[in-house]
Amino acid sequence: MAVRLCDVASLLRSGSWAAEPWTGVIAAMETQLSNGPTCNNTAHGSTTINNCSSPVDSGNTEDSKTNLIVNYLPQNMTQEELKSLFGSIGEIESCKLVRDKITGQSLGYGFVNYVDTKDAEKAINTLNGLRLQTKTIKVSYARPSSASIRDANLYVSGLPKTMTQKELEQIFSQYGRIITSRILVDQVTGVSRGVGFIRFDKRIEAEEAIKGLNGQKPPGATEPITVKFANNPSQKTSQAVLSQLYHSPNRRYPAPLAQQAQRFRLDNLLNIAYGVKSRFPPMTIDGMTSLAGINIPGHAGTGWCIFVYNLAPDADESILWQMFGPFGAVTNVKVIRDFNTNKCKGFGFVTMTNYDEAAMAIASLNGYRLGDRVLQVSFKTNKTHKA
DNA sequence: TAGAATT
Repeated sequence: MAVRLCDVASLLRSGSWAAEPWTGVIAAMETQLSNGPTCNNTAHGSTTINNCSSPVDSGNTEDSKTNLIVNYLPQNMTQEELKSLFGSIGEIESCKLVRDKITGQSLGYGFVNYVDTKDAEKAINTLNGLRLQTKTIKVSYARPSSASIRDANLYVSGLPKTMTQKELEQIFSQYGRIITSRILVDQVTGVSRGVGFIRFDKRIEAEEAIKGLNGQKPPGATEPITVKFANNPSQKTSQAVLSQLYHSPNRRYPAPLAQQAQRFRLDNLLNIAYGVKSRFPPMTIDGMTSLAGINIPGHAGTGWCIFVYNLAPDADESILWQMFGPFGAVTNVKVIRDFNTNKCKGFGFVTMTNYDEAAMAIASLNGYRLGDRVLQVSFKTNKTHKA
């Protein structure tokens, strides 16, 4: 049930088009919708073989049962979006996206503290494994913060290419409780690259594992493995950014060009696939809507509002996150409910940040069969609910 | 020989 991510955003980024690039998204989404959250996680240049380490079990009954840590968030996801996503489960006491202190960049993880322990448990059961863009998020109980759990991540190299994640864990588990493990694999072939990571619960456990395993040969292996503390990726990011700011002030804004190229490619794709031209020049949509009085379907000033029709009475926000999240940045979802019965009135709204991603979601999800219903998905018009 | 896991 591997979900090889063929999502549209990553295809746009790579420029490698299939005839129908969104079929991968739909296939992955259907796997998720029918079987619950998945546990595969794809990152730049590497794939996690397995990342399922029973998030409901915090390993300590003394821990807080309301405070969650959320890992593998998309780089561009904001704290507000995090709050919106987890707020769809229940009342949130506090929510924080952790950012690099220097650059302000998201470090890809955050914390959500619920008022009610039941909502925290529901969030784990509902949102752990949710696909958002190229990521599969992990939701688990946060351990009490302390110095003893910091810097407990190990980098392991020289692993036999045949070694599985389970075998890797078996070797290291004698030194303490493993929080996460991963073996990096080649994106194309899926073959192990012979390197991986082991995160222990405690720093001291990691230290003991280095002492016991660095330079040792695993059972049946011909070469010894190297075990050392992993570098901190956030430090690398800071250094890279600062270096770039210092050395090349004229290259500080590379993103818009990439986005422009991406928009043209999407526009071409929609033209090829549907024989339609975008109604608005892709380059100027954002600028146009900043002008007062100009009215573009679906555009609410802070994003693109999408109308989703023919939802079932028991539909909730999580289904909208699951359907639209894989296509790109979603800032808000809302199911419209009857005031008295609290049942869905058959429709809802999704707000997405980027036109391209919203357009691809609509093109892919309009006509999508959800249960025994066929959904109608379009940009919101001004006749209906204001999101 | 390189992941955004403790606010």
